[in-house]
Amino acid sequence: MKNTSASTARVRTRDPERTKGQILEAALSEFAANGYDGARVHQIAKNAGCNARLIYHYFDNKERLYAAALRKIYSDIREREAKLNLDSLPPEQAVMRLTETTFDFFENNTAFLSITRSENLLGGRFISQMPEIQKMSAPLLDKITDVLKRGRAEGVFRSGIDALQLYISIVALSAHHINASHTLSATFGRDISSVTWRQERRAHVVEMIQNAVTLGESRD
Amino acid sequence: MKNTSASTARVRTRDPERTKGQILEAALSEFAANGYDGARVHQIAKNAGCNARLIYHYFDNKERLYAAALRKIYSDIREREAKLNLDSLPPEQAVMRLTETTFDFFENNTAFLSITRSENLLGGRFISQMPEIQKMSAPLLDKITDVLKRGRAEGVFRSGIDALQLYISIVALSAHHINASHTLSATFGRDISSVTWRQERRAHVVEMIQNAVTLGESRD
DNA sequence: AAAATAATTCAATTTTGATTTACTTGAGGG
DNA sequence: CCCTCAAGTAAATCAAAATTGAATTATTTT
Repeated sequence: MKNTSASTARVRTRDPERTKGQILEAALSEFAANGYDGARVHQIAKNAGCNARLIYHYFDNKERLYAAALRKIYSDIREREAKLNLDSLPPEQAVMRLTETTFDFFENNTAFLSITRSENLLGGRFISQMPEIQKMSAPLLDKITDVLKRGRAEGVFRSGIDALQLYISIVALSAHHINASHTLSATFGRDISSVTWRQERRAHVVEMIQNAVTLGESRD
Repeated sequence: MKNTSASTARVRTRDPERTKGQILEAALSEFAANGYDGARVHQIAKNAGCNARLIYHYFDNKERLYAAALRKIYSDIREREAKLNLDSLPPEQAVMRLTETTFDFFENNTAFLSITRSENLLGGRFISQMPEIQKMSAPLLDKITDVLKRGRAEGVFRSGIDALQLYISIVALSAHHINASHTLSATFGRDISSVTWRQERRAHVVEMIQNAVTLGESRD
């Protein structure tokens, strides 16, 4: 039901910040669920509980609304990664933690993958105009580079591992079964989204990353 | 009135098969480039060098045309995999070959990833109605299972590796940087599509899969 | 408390894109 | 040769969706 379901339901107290926030939230899930072209401005308005005209009032047009949503998901994920404090962990644990956190993040924040998928379909039209995103992401790569260096110095990691390659692999292994859950399920006749399958996947991914990074286990 | 006989009257010799094929080709690249919602029927017609009306003549509507394109890319990839003959190779080589072939396939057949991406965005609406695709894919999984079993028997592979997990990992590692090339490039400020980066990626992926499958190298 | 400003609504308008109608033309069988 | 049918074309239709105009209220300012 609506907020004030009685006949006097109309008294929408004015609150631009809240409205703006609600629009962005609604936009996020609409774009995530349907992609840019599939998203409907009116549906976003409906889910935000406001009039479609307001979207234009606050965000000018569909494109800028989408850009705002895109910016938001990136600031969300980088913020979360910043909290990881990889520096303070021993290298092996740091890598494990990054892997597990990334895996869990994608599982719990489906909007991120959905929207980046949409953005890639658009050929990166919007993200390529947002230099701030690259600025947000540089620190992460530095941290990973550092962890790898430490691990190598301690003699527990293989040499010659590139930080970007590793991070992309972590993301790839954690994301692909979500990105492609429908085609994979249909192709192999198994329910890729089931909880137990996902748990198995998690273990498999963590193990793979560990094997990729550490020296062979029977090594001293 | 509508007789265009002026200037260069187009003498399009009639050939239904060719026309149909051209439409499907054009549809494939239009859907790949823009996704289902982003694709334009008129653009497909234009690229096929025919009138838009013919698309309806041969394929009824946009949805069925898309379904035809989807079916085609899957039959293409399975056909290629069938040629691999994994059975006749020693286990380690079989896995390597599958990995390399998959990696190269995605790089050279961008339509596959683009269209499955689109299909996943649609929530698998079309692929879930195509049982034939699952039937095409079962043999591959059996073959991988067999390779893993042989490797374990020969004492070169780890135990407890699931064929589906492994295949999904191979695909994930080979596909993600292509699927997400635009967002990754923008995020990390590196050209993910450059030839040299892709070569490095290939080596990294092959090594990762090898480490995942074989026992630690310093093991006897 | 009136004026100014910003938020919000309702109802167009405009655009776009899939689909259809109505027609023309080529090719093959009788 | 002509008749028929499928192949092909041009242009209209129709519906969905984005966007906007103009009026209406709430909030803030003076």
